[in-house]
Amino acid sequence: MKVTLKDVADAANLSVASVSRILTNRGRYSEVTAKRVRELAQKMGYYKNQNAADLSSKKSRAVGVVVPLIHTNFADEVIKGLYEATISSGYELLITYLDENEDHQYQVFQTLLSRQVGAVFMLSLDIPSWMVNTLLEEKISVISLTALLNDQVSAVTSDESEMMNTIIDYLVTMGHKNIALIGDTKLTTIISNTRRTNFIKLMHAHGLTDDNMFLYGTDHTYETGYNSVTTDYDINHLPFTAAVATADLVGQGLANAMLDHGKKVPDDLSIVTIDGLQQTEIARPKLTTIQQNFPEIGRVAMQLFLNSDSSNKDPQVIYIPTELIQRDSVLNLNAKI
Amino acid sequence: MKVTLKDVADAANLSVASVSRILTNRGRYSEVTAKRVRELAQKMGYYKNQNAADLSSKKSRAVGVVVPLIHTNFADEVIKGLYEATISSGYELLITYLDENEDHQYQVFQTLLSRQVGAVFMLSLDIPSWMVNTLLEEKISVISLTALLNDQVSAVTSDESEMMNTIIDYLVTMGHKNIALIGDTKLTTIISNTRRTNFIKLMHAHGLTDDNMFLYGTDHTYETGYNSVTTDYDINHLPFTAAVATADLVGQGLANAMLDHGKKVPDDLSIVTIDGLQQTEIARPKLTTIQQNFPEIGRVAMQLFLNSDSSNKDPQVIYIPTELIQRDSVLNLNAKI
DNA sequence: TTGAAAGCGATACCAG
DNA sequence: CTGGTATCGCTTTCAA
Repeated sequence: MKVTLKDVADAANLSVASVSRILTNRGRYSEVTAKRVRELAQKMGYYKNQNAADLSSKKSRAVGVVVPLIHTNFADEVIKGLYEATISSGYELLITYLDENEDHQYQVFQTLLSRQVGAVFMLSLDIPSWMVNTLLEEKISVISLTALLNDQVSAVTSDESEMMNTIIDYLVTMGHKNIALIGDTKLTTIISNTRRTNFIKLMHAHGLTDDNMFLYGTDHTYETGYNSVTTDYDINHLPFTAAVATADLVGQGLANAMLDHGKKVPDDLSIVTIDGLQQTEIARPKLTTIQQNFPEIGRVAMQLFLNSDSSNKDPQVIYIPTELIQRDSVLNLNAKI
Repeated sequence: MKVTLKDVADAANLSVASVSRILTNRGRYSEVTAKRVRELAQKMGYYKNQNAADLSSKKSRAVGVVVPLIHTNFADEVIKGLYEATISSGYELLITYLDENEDHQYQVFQTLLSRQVGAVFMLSLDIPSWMVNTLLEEKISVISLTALLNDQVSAVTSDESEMMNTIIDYLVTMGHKNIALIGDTKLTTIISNTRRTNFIKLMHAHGLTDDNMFLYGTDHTYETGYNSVTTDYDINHLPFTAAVATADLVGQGLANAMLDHGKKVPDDLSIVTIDGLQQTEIARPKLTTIQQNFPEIGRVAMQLFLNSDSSNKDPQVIYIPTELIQRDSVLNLNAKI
């Protein structure tokens, strides 16, 4: 049978109350007995039943993380950041995956609620809004990572507009005019819509017209990148000289498609990817990218939550700086003779 | 305030006992009232406090998953399998990450224990043995994934010996004699040691001697692959014609190092990687690999656990088939004129 | 079929 | 500084 608080108390000839106080470092007790109790607990192999503790104290040190089952592995980076912040604060991470199935979503959501998590970190993509609303009603902090959900939830993310601006600015400086946005450009999810909108807006801001813009794809996959130039556009007469990939993998697909068809990157097509994971460095040619600081996003998000009880309660948005990393996938058209 | 069982019971003019029975589909009750209660609970926004439920019933539907913080992303694949099996069985996954820090390990371990998990799935690599032992003492099933830990714990994994045999067999058939094992070849962890030992044993079994073998590296990183041929060996006079990479990333590093130095793959070096994730298909040249079925490992592991109460209790080892996928990174020496 | 009541293991308030 | 005890929300006999 499992060792309980009472067992330790009996063995120590103390009350459960005292032992509890000692083991949680709360309230008053003498260091002498405390030492004795701690050793005893250790020796007896006692460990707290967190379920009971949470039930009794009506709080929980657990926070939930919702990760899309199909993610572009930037999730791992974010989780690393969360892990760091979490482990040093004594909180515990309840990571749940989410697919597109409604029933499953409901189940996951139930899990989170029924475990009394204090906060839920939503990792990008299409989190059902009924889920967010219910969480909010239950006074559970919802923090959106790598995406702005709506103005009721806090978010820690890269500045999408700035990112896109940096990219287009760079591309235009390099002499590009006809530019494509490839990857997830659909209108139905918040993040893809944001990117699409920003792309169009910023192209205009750079004096480019609709004729200079090209949009392709509805997801962040390798295949989308690959197929864009092999099926939808004529690879021998691409109407654009540069492409912005909404994820590293998309850019990789783009690059491979070119290579596989005897074309060269960046000579025949310049590519800039969004994300900047290890992959972009491993690719040949190395991919120019705007790198998001995912671990930092995780770390900051956790801190935001930890500090939230004390100070204000209003939803906040924190932007984590991104960095343009110039590598070998963008051609300088101006240098061309 | 949160809606509790009692609230629902009051609203329904029933006792908590009855409502509990209905909501958990246990015991006897009339379908008529059941329907009423279920609707009421739904409308009131009731959801079970799983902590209280677990505490009361002294069991838990949660299982833990321990993932090395630095993983070769095959972990995601395994988790997908686990998730599938878990979501359809009503269990809940408690995913925890683990780094090398002893204190953190202890903390993670505490989390798992204190949440009363029914089983812990250990994802490869160096899981501290004190952790395993304590878990076992607490009668918590420990199932090792993608690695054999010891004969006290069940395991679901690929057949390491068979994998290595397939690779060497293939390489020898293609005319290779001098072969290197590159990646994690250290003696101190179970999995790397297994691979190292199998490599040597199977090289011998193929009539090759120690002079034909080369070992390099102590981890599964890209850098290890890259550095092996650029620093430790003379890239212009490699003593081996083929290399077995202990992970895809290692193979990728190897390939890039060759490419970056004007060498060709497979002409100047043949490469076979172990794992076979998407990466090997994206690489150029595409990497020949022995592919492990990670999602299946996850699925089977969960099923193993689910069926374990009913039948026997002995530790079992289940091997999930692997597949050699021939792509473009191995040269056929025999075909050479 | 339904209800009363005894826990589950820990916390925290209130006395002593 | 220490102990008694109500309580957290739910499950589970045992009676009714």
